[in-house]
Amino acid sequence: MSSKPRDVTDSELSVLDVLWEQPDATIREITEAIYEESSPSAHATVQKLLERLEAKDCVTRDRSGFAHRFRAIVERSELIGRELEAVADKLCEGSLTPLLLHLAGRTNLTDAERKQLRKLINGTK
Amino acid sequence: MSSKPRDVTDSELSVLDVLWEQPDATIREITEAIYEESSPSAHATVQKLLERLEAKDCVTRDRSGFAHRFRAIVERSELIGRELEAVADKLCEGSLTPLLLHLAGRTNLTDAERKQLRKLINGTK
DNA sequence: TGACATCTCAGACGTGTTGTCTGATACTGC
DNA sequence: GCAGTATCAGACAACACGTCTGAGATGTCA
Repeated sequence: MSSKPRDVTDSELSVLDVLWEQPDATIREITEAIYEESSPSAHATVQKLLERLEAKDCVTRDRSGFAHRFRAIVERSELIGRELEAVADKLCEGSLTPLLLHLAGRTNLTDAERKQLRKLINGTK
Repeated sequence: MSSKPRDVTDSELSVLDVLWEQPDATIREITEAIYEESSPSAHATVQKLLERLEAKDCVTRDRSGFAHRFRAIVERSELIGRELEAVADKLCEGSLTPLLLHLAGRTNLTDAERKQLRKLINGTK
């Protein structure tokens, strides 16, 4: 009965972007990757974003060293799945099928993607 | 360069649900459909929700009568499209294809839906 | 005409989220 | 010890959201 899993913010996502590229990064490394220069306040901002991402079960923290090291524990595809489920819950009574049909009519696919898609469809039999 | 079109709230959506069922409804009618009883404050709440939906270009208002009449100017499927685009912008650099592939692997389809989907895929050639 | 119901509109309010920033405190290495 | 860097706690403004109150306009009906 936990409350609705809160959604990842754009700023939080930029932190995750760095962690996906560079696992076990420190706050300083993440800050430099995002803000170019690492002012004290930018550093603190990233700290706060990481704190919130930890609360949202998106990153873990290795506290063994002086500077903590962070690691993403969600994949981008998992976030995509979460967001799609949120859309389905909100607008389609939880069913993903309408989303799939909606997208199928509006997406331009390459031949390779079309092939892959047909395979996926048949795989869910 | 208009600011990011903000997204429709759950409460706002419940108002839209009524308007999709019952076009040209008044605030009172909408309030009774949502809250059963129509207290002054519930009435005012719905008024505010409609005001915000109007600002979000989701409803129009007919001011000719004493009590204004409201009408939805977005379909549910359009909202689905907006939300999917938002997810794509946030997580897939704007491309809908990853969403489609993601859903295709996680959705249970009936034979009829599978058939419809194949048709849609081939139609986007 | 006057009383009353109902409408719209403007705005206040409490709460929660988000991004930013400051200050206190602890640890590291020279 | 000291300078540099770390964490941590918390303040802060801005905003969105749902709710609610009050003022004033407009309708109905005796």
